[in-house]
Amino acid sequence: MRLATWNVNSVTARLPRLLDWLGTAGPDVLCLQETKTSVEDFPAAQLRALGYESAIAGQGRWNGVAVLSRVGLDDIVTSFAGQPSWDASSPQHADKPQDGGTAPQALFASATGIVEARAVGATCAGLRVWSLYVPNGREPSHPHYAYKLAWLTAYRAAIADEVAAGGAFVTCGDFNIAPTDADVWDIGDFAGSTHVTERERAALAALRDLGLNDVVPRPLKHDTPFTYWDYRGGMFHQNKGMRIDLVYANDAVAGVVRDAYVDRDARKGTGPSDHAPVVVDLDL
DNA sequence: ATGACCGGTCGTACCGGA
Repeated sequence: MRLATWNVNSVTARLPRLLDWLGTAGPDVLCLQETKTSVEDFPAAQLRALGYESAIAGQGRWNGVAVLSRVGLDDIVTSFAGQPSWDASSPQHADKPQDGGTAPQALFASATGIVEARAVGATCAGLRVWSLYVPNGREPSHPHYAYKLAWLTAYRAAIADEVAAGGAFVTCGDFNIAPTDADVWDIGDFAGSTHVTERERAALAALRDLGLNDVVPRPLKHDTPFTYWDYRGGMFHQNKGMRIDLVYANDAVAGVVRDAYVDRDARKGTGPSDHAPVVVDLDL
């Protein structure tokens, strides 16, 4: 089975490249993030023409995730139990002192907030798959950062039983966290920034403690398996990137990884996403 | 390549992205 994850930065803008990539890379299962479209406007028909079914969580202009599969798509869920909500119109509602004893989601309960389209789960040929778009965090002092941490804490609790059950399980997507200093081009440029803080990395470690393994892909060029390069400033050509698109697999999946790589070619040329796909071949 | 972003939107500036 070929599994892949790709933040496409608008499935509408990326549709020609996505369809082309599906034809050449031929993943059996593809997790998408930042589709940036409603469920109604998702290009399910074009994908179906290539043999892919779509499990979609969409909310319009922001976020949006999906799982595409050509090997079956069952038991679809478009959020997880206890998923925190977010109120974009007044994020200050979450700007409260952090209380370790308070349920994280309680900090984000809001009359006007919504559960964002950031997680979709589905079972594909016996493999339980999650596609995640973890909140960015913006700045460590911003309420969005507390939302990010709470979101990850709630997600861990939501999948604990699924992971413990021991069946083939993988959760992948744009985690918006670089697991180690080596996963950014220069840690010296990240003072005071999100994506590299101890608390974000601790949230990743807590996921691994459930029994998940970081499937680190091999780079196709350079010695860094970066998956994201900012559009600005020629960052891609200087290889100033980050590894923030992750594949976290339980032992049943990590033990059968034949190959894993970053398809940096998909970041080249005209009109790319700012992320490259991570491709994992499994002997399942 | 002697420079360097993109997508979406009740849009023609601004927000969000990381």
